[in-house]
Amino acid sequence: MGVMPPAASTPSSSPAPGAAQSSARDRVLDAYEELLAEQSERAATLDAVAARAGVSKGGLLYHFASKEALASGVLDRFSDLIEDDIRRMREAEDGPVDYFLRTSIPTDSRFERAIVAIARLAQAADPRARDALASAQRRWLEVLQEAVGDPLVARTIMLIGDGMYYNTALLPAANNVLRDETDIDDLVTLIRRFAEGR
Amino acid sequence: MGVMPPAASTPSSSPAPGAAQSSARDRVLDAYEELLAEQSERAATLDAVAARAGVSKGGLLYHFASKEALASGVLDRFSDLIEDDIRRMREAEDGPVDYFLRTSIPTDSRFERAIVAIARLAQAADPRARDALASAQRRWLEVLQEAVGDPLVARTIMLIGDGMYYNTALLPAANNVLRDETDIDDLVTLIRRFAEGR
DNA sequence: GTCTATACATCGATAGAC
DNA sequence: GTCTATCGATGTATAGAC
Repeated sequence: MGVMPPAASTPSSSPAPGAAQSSARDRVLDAYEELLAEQSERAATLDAVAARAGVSKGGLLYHFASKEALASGVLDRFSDLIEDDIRRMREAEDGPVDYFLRTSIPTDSRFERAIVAIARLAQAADPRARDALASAQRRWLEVLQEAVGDPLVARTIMLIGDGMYYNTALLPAANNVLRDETDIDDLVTLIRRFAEGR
Repeated sequence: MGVMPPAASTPSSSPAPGAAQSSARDRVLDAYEELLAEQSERAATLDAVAARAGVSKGGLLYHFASKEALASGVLDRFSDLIEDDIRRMREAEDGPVDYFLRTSIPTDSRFERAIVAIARLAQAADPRARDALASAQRRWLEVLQEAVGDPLVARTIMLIGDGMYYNTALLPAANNVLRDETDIDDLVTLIRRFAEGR
């Protein structure tokens, strides 16, 4: 078979024990995700991604043979991230609801960047991106339901989280419905009372 | 000034009293909106829009000199629709909260189609589309706040509505968090109790 | 007001040198 | 594994006939 590009379906292939700086492959994936999340699906051209990753277009295409392969790359990384998040949600000190709401607020985490990037792909009618979002939502909903009991309350909390992401992805940053830490504290208190009082 | 295309900034120019069938200009706008909402921003090319509207590309470009003008067209129509919606929300028999939640659920209305279309433009990094969404949100929030009193409760209801639209726009239809009429009835009851019990 | 033909830019992807 | 050069397709927009 000779020399082949690393299979696109190899997620979490962490850098070799000694290698400090990230591989070109990872830098390309990061660049693509950043351009998607910070700008738009249209802005994330092969040229732009290559430039941001510091490689040539040919270099990029060695690692990812097509744009579809590039999308597969971010989707694969996402399935790892979502597993981590579900685990953390389950083990969260103040419970899954608290964790879910607090992590739905705009931040600059890798996780959020990945979600926004995938939301852009979903808007661009990529069926795999839509499925990935739908699947993540099912996972969250499951844990929420275990935590609060009532399915309708769980779904309502889910919608609130969805709303926050929607705002992050679509609106100018200054226009978020919830802004600061205090808002979240209050919201969490409100929802908790709401979840219990039913 | 001679023959000029009708100004793009002339919204609600309803069809002349006798004209039953819609003008080419309106059909083009509808086609663009439909392709945006039903497919994607990328799918809404001039060729595709012209074909769906039943005109040639040249014919389309007579009415809208550029893609930007096309976007202006749907944004202008949207400002009319949002005014109508706010008015209806204020006068709704069962109150603004009930109205807001029920109209946030996926339907096939012209209004929803416009919102999803503009959400697609916003995702494509069109600043005017983002502003239009942010502005609509402010209007809704204002009315919600008058209705429920508590600003945090109002914002929470807003987020629930946002979540519903996010699901409509991004997810495969079968995966909506809320599905049928019963869900909405229950949700409305739940939120009402929630809004009062604070 | 609507059409055809075409110019021009850009994007994804291939070929092949190093 | 990374580069340059280039091809082919597609998208926006213009020019000009009818």
